[in-house]
Amino acid sequence: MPGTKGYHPLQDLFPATPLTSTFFVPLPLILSVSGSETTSVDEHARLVRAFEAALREEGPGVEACARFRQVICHYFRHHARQMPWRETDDPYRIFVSEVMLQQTQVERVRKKYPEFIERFSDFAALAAAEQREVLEAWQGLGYNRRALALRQAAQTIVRDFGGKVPDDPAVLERLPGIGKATAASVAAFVHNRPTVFIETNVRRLFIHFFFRGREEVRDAEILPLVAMTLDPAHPREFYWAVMDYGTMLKKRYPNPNRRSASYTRQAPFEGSDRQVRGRMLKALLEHGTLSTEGLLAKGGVDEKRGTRVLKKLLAEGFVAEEEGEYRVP
DNA sequence: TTCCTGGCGG
DNA sequence: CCGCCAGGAA
Repeated sequence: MPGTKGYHPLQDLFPATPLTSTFFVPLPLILSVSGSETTSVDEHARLVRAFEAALREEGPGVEACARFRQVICHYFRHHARQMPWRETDDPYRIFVSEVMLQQTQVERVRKKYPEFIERFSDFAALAAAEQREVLEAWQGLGYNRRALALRQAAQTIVRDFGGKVPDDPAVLERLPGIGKATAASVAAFVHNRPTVFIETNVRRLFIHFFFRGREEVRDAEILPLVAMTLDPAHPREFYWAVMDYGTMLKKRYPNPNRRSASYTRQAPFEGSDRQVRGRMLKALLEHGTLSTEGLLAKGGVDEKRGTRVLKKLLAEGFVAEEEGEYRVP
């Protein structure tokens, strides 16, 4: 089949490779294996059983982690998702994808990402863009604050780092909009650094495999297992595999993340301040400038709530006021 | 630590 | 309806 260069039949690879070795191959990856699905499913089941046996006999140690790595690697070989930000080495494109993917599902990012990259083709272009332009391109992704932070991060990267994305998570964390998880994932996906981090897919996957029957699993319990499982020679592919397996798992089981100590439900969106906030900003982007009255009308909101939300939008720099008229700077 | 933040795919 | 490759302010 086409696009399978670099692929070695699993039968050849697994028995011959010691557990401590790495299993990932360079791109291009296997996206599907036609005609061998049954073999693939059987092999996957066999690998899961080997993992479970190791976990039963020796607990969550090096052996179980190595077996677990084989499970997700095997899955990834056969079911890797194709994404634009996985097919580039451009640090800018990967950085933008990481910010977009915070709290936003892949399918939604897929649709917005190409246009954004076309409109702002590198850090310099994004840094030089008007805030308004960036927010317009961001509409539909949600969490508009991230768009402002991304633009500011681009400015810092251009001004302080010569347009290069830092590879030290501690340095990345000082960029606006980049917290612990995103700093580590940027280091992993942009620079292929073997950072250890936890986000929702990592959490789901490790809770599902290593904490069966447990409740209130803490991230601190998961972290050492990630460190032991991570393929230090191929961090990027390792985390891609984790993301893809985690997404698949979600469709087949009740969300294991509900057994995480850090699991919380979001407040309802309908009728909330943030719904109003989104509407008001959107109205302002569509109309250019609006008066207080116009803004309240477009947001479909009473004066009390509208004024409160507007005050926060002003404080956060989304909106500027000039002689009673509001606009996006 | 807790609360707030968007919009929509599945 | 659930929850998304969380960050920052309070």
